[in-house]
Amino acid sequence: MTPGDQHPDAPAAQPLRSDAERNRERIVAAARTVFARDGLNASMASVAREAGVGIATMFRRFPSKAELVDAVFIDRMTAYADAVTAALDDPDPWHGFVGYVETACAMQAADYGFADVLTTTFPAAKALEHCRNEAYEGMVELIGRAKATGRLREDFDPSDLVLVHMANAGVVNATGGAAPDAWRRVVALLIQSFETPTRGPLPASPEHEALYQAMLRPGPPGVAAPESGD
Amino acid sequence: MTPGDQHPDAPAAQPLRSDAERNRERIVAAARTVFARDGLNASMASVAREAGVGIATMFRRFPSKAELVDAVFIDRMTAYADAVTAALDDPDPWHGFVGYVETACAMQAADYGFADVLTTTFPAAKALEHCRNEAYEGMVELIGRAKATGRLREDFDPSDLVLVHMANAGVVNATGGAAPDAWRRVVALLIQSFETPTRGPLPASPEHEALYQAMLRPGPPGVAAPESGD
DNA sequence: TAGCAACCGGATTGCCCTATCCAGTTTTGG
DNA sequence: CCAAAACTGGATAGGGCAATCCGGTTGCTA
Repeated sequence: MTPGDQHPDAPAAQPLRSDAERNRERIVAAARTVFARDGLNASMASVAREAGVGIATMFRRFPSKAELVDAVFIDRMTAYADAVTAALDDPDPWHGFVGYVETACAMQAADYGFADVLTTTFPAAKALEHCRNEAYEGMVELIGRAKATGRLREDFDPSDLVLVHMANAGVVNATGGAAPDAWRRVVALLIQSFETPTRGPLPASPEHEALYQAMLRPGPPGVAAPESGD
Repeated sequence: MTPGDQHPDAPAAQPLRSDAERNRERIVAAARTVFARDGLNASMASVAREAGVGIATMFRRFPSKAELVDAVFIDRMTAYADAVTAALDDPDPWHGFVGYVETACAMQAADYGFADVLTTTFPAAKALEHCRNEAYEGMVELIGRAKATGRLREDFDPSDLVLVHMANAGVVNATGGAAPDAWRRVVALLIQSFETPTRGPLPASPEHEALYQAMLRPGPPGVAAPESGD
């Protein structure tokens, strides 16, 4: 790979041989399907099966699951970031905020894998994390504006959004296909709590560092980052 | 014990040989520890290891995980039911309701296994389900009274409690030991939404049947019931 | 079109889990 | 104290997953 520059999403670098590139795309497409259906717990092997490629091909192209996750969810994360942008464009910040939360949660409900992605952090997935951070910054801005209108409670913290996603993931994972809209009710309840007038104080938000640690959890989604990487 | 009657929790029936009974208790104790730490996903094998008994002994005593879950969590579930009773004794139903929700969620946070139990149903675990149903009935009563005071929103449905537990499980599972109190904030937000005056309508509750199906999910906790049994 | 590097994917290794079998051990009761 | 019944736990079969190895195949380029 040329030591120069390389876009996050441009394959660039060493152009793969045509058949390799074709397989790469088959894998990503298969992973999109499998992750959406089974969550990030899906095994690499099952993705390979779905893609119709050998296991080795899988690992050759994506030595760690984090890299596969990066490739698969970058577009979802982009859509997520776009939702923030759209919310910022709303003349009514509170309305934008509410719409954003609903949209983001709907994305979780529509894709089990993405639900995991939103509550987990993958230091190894560069493009993904970059996109997430961008979205996060927009969110902070959005929250600030919504507070300024006086409709979003003052003690709302950006980290609350993460908590909302965790709670939503819990509902979505538990209800699954059996009650596919149950999450809407919970999210609506949460949103109503976010609106002023505040009914009472809240327990403190978790420390940012603690929450980050929580999002690194190797547990459920089981996507251990490689040793450390660059 | 006379072969006639048998309490749900009395070993009764065919009194086990003393060493067998000892092992049974070791297994239950080990399972309590392991499930609390790892959730219901913990393998039977890991419980056997922790208990220091052979795998065969494990399966002889508890042919299915549901039976083990039944034995292990019956006391937690009893405590859960007691919390409802305590709440019903509160002269202020709304206060009782709030305290109950907080207590129940705290129990989830303190025991990953129980967190799973509260969002999953195990038809094979008789005593457990019996206890759960009892608690549920008390809850319906409690909710009715709380509504009567005018402080609990009219459109609150008993099934919302299940949703609360699912959401809470999501937060607890995601934050784990890293941010052990994060769930409190989410639960506080939900409770504030439950209090009147209502801020707006909510999406409909999931169908009871659908929610039951959701709680049967073979997925996460991975405790498939035996074929059918008695 | 020929040769070579890149690439493919099945086979394999190593680990963990569920579940059953059976030879050896322990408890119990006469 | 002895034998039968109850009980034990290692061994084992059968399945899944992560990850690596290697003989065969394919695309690329001269």
